[in-house]
Amino acid sequence: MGDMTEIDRHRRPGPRIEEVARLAGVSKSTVSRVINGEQYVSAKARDAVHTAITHLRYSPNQAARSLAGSKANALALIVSEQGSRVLGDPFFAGVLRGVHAELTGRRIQLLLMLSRPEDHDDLIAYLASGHVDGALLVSLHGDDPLPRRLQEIGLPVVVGGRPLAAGTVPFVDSDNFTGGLDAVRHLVSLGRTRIATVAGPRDMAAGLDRLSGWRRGLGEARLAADLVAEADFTPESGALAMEELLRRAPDIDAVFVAADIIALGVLQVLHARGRRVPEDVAVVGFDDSLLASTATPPLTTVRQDVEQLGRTMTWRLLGELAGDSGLPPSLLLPTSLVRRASA
Amino acid sequence: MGDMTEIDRHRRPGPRIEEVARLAGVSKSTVSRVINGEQYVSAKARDAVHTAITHLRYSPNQAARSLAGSKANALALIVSEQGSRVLGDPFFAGVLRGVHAELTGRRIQLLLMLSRPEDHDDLIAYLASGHVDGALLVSLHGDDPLPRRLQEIGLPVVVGGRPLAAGTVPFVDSDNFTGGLDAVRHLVSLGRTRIATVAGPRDMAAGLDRLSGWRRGLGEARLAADLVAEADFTPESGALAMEELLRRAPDIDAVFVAADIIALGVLQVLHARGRRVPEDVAVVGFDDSLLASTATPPLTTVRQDVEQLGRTMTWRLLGELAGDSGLPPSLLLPTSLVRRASA
DNA sequence: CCACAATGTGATAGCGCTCTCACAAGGGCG
DNA sequence: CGCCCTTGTGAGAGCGCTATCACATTGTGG
Repeated sequence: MGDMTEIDRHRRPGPRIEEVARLAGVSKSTVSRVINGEQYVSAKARDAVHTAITHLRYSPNQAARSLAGSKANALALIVSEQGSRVLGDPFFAGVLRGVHAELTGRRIQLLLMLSRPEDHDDLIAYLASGHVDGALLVSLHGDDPLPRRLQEIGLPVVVGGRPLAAGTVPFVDSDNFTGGLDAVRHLVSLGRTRIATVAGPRDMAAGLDRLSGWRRGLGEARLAADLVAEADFTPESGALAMEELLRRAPDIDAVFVAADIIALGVLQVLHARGRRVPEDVAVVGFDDSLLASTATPPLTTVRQDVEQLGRTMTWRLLGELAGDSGLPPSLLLPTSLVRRASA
Repeated sequence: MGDMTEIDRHRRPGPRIEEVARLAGVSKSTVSRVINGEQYVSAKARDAVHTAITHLRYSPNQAARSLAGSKANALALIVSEQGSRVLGDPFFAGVLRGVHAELTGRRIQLLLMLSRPEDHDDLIAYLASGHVDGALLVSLHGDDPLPRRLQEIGLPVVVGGRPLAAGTVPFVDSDNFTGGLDAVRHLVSLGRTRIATVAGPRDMAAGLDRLSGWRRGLGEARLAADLVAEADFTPESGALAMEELLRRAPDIDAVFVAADIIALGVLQVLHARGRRVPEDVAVVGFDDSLLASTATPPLTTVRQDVEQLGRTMTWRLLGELAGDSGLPPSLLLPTSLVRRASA
């Protein structure tokens, strides 16, 4: 916190729209039209303006644009921070990259906002004042009311990862269910019959959906779906979960793990207990993060394209802002199995 | 890229400053003074305004503030993206968290901007127009001219991590030299005499400084500083480097590795070659990232506080913006050795 | 050949603030 | 007791754009 440090400066940023207009021999209006890509501008005028702009290195003042246009030309990327380790997550990094890629070339800024649940009120007050045109939410836990509250204040929102709270909030997610299903089908095709899972936390849909996929896969193969242990996104908890599974069922011959990072702990325990991977126990992870290829042995895993997730979220949000109708309320992105040594 | 999607909306964000003034029974001017924490406001007026603000849930329009005040109330966090894996880096995550923590409570927004060298011109044009009041730069490589160019356009800048290009750009960095030195001192105190290093890439000061620290440590102990191999920030390159070191000097009994993630590959090779860690070869990493504690064996490593780095960068930048004199041009943050099993 | 649309352009009124200025009301000092 | 300085307050002029309107200039069908 600390005291309110005041930013205090008197800069005279480059040229104004006025000067561009003068140099191009047109009016401010026409320059504005060119900048905003409106129709009804002659090719001649457009060229003149463009030339003037590059000549003067003109860049329109966003504050003025926002004020006059009553739109912010900015999106918020809101990270619901709890464990605060979200940011270091490759998931987040990928999403961020995707969002950025989709924003490149449009004059839309990305405001990064971290918010713990106890700060939600401040956040909402801020966003309610029209400082951004829309919000992208990631790493929601449990049934966080934030997306719904943002919708209530009329702010377009897209959530990354299916929110647990059923509702009408548009979201984009990887097809975690099918991913889990494919993982199990693969294990079954390998002849495994005692297939456990280390599931993700129950307060995130990704965990639940992957678990459901696993269940379905076992059902298809008429195998018992009784071996479930839970872990959060750390190797340590993965190790604990694997210990528990081995205790409950020493005859395990395969494990579907809900995340690569959890699988790291699983592999560790398997190694320590003298189980060979994949000979004795096959392991399939999820994410296809960097960890997967560098694990020992390299991890067979379900790949999700997180960058695409970010792009799609942004696309969906921009579509809504542009007034497109017929946008799918929510989207599921395909996953694919990446075969490596562990299964 | 794609076409310019236009954000188009007509929202009527809550109350204006006018209404606050009316409710508080004062003028706009006074409300503005209260909001900006200026002096010469009576306690009575101040209270009335605060009451009105909370009552109306008023949040000032940033665009208007920026426009009228000729300051943006925003900082840019610029990530010089090359491998584009920076974002997933726990280093970046920590810095981001620190920056955010330092910004909390001030009305200053954080704009996230990724920029590849070929986009620098656009970036500079944008920033030159006064859209932000200052910039934080991270993950600079080589002698990237970006910081200097930003300085030239009059934008206050603080760089995270010492830039290679010697110059007058203020930076904040961990004391990588002392970190490396401490690592070697520790290895020496363990009785190791054949101490190699897997250095970081030569285009980043962090790599060079840690290497220098290693050299100094060996010098102090009158040991030969001949065993240097280089790696970038991947386990694979670490593995390669370790292979090379073992080939050149099979009698190695210790390695200082410039980053935990590189050490992962080093450990892998050591294991594969039948060297026990730490019995045969002691290993010290750098960063104290999550990887360090979950490695096998858990990694002794030099901890750097990246969150503090982010806070300090922001503090330094805000200080400059506030016109503080006597700010240190640059700062080095202390590192500390974290002892675990590997050395 | 004229009515009327489609196209192209400029003038200008704000957008919601901050900042400067003017001014009123005390308080200390010679 | 008049003077200035400090403290407190309000009126109003922009900040640099976009949006709206008015108007000129084509094209087009009856």
